[in-house]
Amino acid sequence: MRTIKDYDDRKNEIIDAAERLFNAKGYEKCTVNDILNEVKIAKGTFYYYFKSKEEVMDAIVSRYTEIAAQRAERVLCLDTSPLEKLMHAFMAMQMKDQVHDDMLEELHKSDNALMHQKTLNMMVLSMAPVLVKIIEEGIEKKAWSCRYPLQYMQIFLASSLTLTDEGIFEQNTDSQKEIMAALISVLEKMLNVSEDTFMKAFMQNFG
Amino acid sequence: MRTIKDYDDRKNEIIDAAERLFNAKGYEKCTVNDILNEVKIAKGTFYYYFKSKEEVMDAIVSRYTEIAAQRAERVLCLDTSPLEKLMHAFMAMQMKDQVHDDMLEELHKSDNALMHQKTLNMMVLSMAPVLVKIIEEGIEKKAWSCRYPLQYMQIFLASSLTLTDEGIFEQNTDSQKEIMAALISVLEKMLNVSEDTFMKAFMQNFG
DNA sequence: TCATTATAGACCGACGGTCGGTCGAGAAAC
DNA sequence: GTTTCTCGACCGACCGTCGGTCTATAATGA
Repeated sequence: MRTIKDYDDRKNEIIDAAERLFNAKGYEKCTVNDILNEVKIAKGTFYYYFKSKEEVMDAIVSRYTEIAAQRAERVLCLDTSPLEKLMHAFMAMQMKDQVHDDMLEELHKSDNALMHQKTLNMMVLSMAPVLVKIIEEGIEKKAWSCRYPLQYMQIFLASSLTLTDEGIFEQNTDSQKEIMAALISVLEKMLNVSEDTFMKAFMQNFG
Repeated sequence: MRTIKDYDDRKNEIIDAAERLFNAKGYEKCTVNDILNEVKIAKGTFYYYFKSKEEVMDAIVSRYTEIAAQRAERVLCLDTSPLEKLMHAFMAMQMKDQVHDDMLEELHKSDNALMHQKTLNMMVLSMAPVLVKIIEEGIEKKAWSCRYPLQYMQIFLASSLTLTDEGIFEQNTDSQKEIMAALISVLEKMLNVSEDTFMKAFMQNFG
């Protein structure tokens, strides 16, 4: 019955299970007991590691955004053009990891609002500074110019994370594409490069 | 003990009380019983009018965004320049009505996530089309031009509503101003008008 | 008088969180 | 080498709260 594990291992075990369950059933619908059953531990053990259910979510969100920021940070040392770095940095945060294993997902909209908000918040806070570094490098190299680097990146991140989140706006593929095109266009304007410069580069790499 | 009221009156009474309480204590922390005490009704009465606590929130959000959209719509018939209409339309949605009567407010961040998300969602859906009309009028009158009217407005709305919401990002007055300036600057770029055109108009009216 | 509508509040089950206590590995004492 | 002690990991019964249900009944009106 009783299995003793290393502190960090056990803690990660709980975080992993919670992440799986939150993604599968939604934060609100997932109970602490669900997590206990998954990890095979008792109530007390759970609350030995976390002081609340919300604290587990915070741990998940932190881990998620830290990984994204680290990946983006690594792009900085790459030996490529600022534009390519920018694109790679954006790719770094698009890790819709979790296997979409369940069809219930559609219904979660209001069961994950808090998680979405926290993720958005952390993502903007941790990614914006990294993006700003890339923007500034591009300015030095005369690739582009930019009046409000930090604020523009915050605006870009906030709007793209919000509008491309299926959990918030249900949109068909076409309107998703239109939003993407508009977002790229806004980025071009923010950096004062001529129209479609980024769009072309984007299509070559991924289109 | 038993007071009978008109159906709509009673329903609005509940919505009003809930709105006050949700703003004061936060949605999660506000219990149905709190609402009952405020309105002086019994559980059964509440559930006679609403099938869930969340449904009351939906009613609040709907009423809120409908009023905002109506106000904005009314701006359309005004006899002013497209730029002024645009500014008035933005003002129309900035109704931070509720008196900030409590100091607990600071803590609510995570107690209102769902409400914020729903409001953002409805706001974008209902305001964007109205703004697009103004944009198109401006295009006709050669005040500006615009490549993706609807998408740009969605981007603008999503980012401004997210970044200026104190509940999500705690920012001091200075960074709030910087964000505002950057948002206005983005709008200028979206509509291809020269730098600071809107900023100047904005400062004249409100600065 | 009878049906419909509105109100009431006791009650329920589920859930997040608490609390007192158990277990066992290893350090310390003898 | 054995006993004692400490301490961190773990357990699960229990509790209070909360959203939601159910049934009774008062008021209305046809």
